[in-house]
Amino acid sequence: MQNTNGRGSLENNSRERLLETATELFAEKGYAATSVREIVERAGVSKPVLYYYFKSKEGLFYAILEWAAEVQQDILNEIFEAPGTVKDRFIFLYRRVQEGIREYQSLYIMIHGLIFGPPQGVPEYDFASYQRHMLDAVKRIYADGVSSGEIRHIDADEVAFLVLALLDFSLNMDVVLPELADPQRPERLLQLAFQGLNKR
Amino acid sequence: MQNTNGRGSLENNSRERLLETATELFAEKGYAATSVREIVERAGVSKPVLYYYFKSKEGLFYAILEWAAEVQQDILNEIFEAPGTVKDRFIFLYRRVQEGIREYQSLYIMIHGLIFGPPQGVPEYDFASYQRHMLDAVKRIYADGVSSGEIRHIDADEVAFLVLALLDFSLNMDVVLPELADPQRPERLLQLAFQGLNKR
DNA sequence: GTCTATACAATGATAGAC
DNA sequence: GTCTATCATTGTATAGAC
Repeated sequence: MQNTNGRGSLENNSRERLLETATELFAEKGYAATSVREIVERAGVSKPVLYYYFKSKEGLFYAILEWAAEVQQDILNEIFEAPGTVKDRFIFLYRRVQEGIREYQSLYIMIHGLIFGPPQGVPEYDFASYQRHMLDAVKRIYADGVSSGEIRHIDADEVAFLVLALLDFSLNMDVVLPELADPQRPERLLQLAFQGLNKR
Repeated sequence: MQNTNGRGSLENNSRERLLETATELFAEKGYAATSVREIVERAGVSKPVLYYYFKSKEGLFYAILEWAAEVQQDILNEIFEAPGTVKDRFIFLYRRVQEGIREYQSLYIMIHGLIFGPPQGVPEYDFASYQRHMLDAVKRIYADGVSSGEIRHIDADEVAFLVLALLDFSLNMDVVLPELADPQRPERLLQLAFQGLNKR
């Protein structure tokens, strides 16, 4: 009993294919610019299949968002358990997030587009929560470091913004200017931020 | 001879109103999700007026992009002429950009959405050029500071990424999480980056 | 330059057979 | 669960009068 999709198990079902295909298209072109016809064509199913599983284009959209929230939670839980100094843990956060993005590339691009791009006639949803969770994670790591006395005591919000800014901007630029893409950049920028730009 | 639009001169013409209205709508909802019907309705003109001045929805879109490129160039030219230390000039850049954004809010949000959001069935255009120009500006200021010996010699690309990351991320978050918005944040983050997070 | 009226393709969604 | 065929609506764009 073999299957043809190259993946491990027998999830050749239409529902999974629709989820993945729609995520790709929403990432590539955006929600409003993607038609259900395109989705079902690329997924190799007919239109009523989509409406059978998800009720509407919006329903499919929400199903993807739920999936994304789960993925983020799993990654953050891993990050919280990582040991080491604050800097070590920030670097682990960077690496783990980058790894997650490689694994769920379309999902990341789609969510990112929804957070920072225009609301494309998209239904109500608290997209900012993804960012809030990231800020909270950084603050939590930083708070641990302050209480253990290993790091300068600065406003936690400020540090969280700085640490996330370096990661987020680097990831953005990897997409916007691929010719400058560099997976090591976030760590180097963090190093720079720890040392400071001033002359010693 | 007075006019009713509150602005200085007699530019009550349909073309200007269409440009501004379309910019607002593209910023609010995105290109694909905005219909020409909505644009002309809010602008208070009829459909053929739009097609008369801009030939198509795309033509209107391109006209807005040209306008945006001019605005950015003007602001950057001002920034290049500002005097002071590198840090002074970075801060002036932050302030001048923030001022520009306040003045052309919809234009900024629209462009930003195009750079970082999904291509919403939008015609070909080198949106990344806006980011490239910003990076170049920061590098130029930094290079001046290095040659005058006032600042640590670090890879210019790295510094440019760091300086822009702080500004860009702060501006993003002002939009995404308005409850945390703070116009002073970019400067404080820059201060932090100059000093470094490490204990002295 | 600006209008009314309309052409015509594409959209999201469904009915009903299998 | 999945199909074919079709619906009502909305989309961009234009013709032709003024």
